[in-house]
Amino acid sequence: MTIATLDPVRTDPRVIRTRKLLREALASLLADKNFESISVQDIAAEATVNRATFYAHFTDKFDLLDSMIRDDVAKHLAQGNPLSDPDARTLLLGVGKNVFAFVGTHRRCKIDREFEPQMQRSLEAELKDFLLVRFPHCTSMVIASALVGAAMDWRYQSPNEAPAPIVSNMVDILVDGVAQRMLADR
Amino acid sequence: MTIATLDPVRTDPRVIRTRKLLREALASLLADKNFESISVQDIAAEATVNRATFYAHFTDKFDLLDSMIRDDVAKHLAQGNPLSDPDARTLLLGVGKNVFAFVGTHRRCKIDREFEPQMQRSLEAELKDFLLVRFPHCTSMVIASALVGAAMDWRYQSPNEAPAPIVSNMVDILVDGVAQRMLADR
DNA sequence: ACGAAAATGTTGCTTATCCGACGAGTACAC
DNA sequence: GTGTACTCGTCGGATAAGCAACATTTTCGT
Repeated sequence: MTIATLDPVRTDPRVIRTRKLLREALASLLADKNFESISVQDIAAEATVNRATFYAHFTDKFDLLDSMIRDDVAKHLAQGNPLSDPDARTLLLGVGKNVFAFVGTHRRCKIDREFEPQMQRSLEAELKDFLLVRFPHCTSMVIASALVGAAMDWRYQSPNEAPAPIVSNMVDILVDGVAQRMLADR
Repeated sequence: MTIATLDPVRTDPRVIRTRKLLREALASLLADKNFESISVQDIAAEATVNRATFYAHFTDKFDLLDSMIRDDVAKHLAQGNPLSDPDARTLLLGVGKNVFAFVGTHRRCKIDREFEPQMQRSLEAELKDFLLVRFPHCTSMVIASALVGAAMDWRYQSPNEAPAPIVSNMVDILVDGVAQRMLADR
């Protein structure tokens, strides 16, 4: 159906460019409009891309939002290459810091009952994939959910609080929990 | 031959986008390379545009440079809408200020024996067209050549000197000259 | 509750871009 | 001289993007 389903096409410069334009357009619109009030037409117009072309790449605006968030968060997660740290504790501290940093950059977006859950979902999904190279599937899931949940909570409950102590607390709990799980698994 | 020769095509979003990408790519490359050492391949790669597509729009890199300069200068010339001023003297002061401002922004470009003359040519051509709505053809030519010549001279002879007095002097001469010409023409 | 206006997906056809390849020209090393 | 490694223009065929139009659905004012 869509262009994206074929394989070699993912590397076509036109495809890459179009998707980039659409992601950037949505990000730009989100700066002064809430997600709910943004239409596919708005996005296509902002990206100077035909509306039909939008549907060739994404099923709807939620699909695009997911792509945008994951693309964005992937960059943040790689900062400082935290996964390379052999110690689980400092590793998670690094990852947590990046997660909070990412959420912090999106604080400017309008509070939106559609946007928040989508962001959380996408963020969790990407983080889970990110952690998979170091942790088993189920463990990655737990860590991702916990960190993202905490960050989202921080985002609009106590945005003025310093993130570092929160992350530290989370990591304490996670490290213990994961250690237990490791023991139980063997 | 090239796509650009057809008429309705000029409004095709793909065409607009491709040309924009190519202009911006050249501008970007000029920041740390001199024009002479920039190849068409470099430009196409920087713009993420196929090399063949480059040739569909521009005959060579000089053609692109011309387009880039004219596009850029057109924006600067419109600043403050100087043409709307009824008085020829203040009008020219406004235009001259914009010309010097434009040249000033391109001072960062590497000095280059190919780049300078091309820039002067394109700048003159665009300025002449710009002036045509208020002055006859020949008068526009004189004013354009004079202002651009002065600005280019200032650019690499005495870049630290304040532009305003230079412009003022130029305009004095031009206004007198044009007035004489106006009298002679009738 | 109803009609107008706008957004949504989808389609067939056109067109610009991509890609790989080609011969020709240029520079430089050996 | 010969080979290597560039860049340059140009070509034909494949494909993504543009466009106009369509029937639905959603939104919204009154």
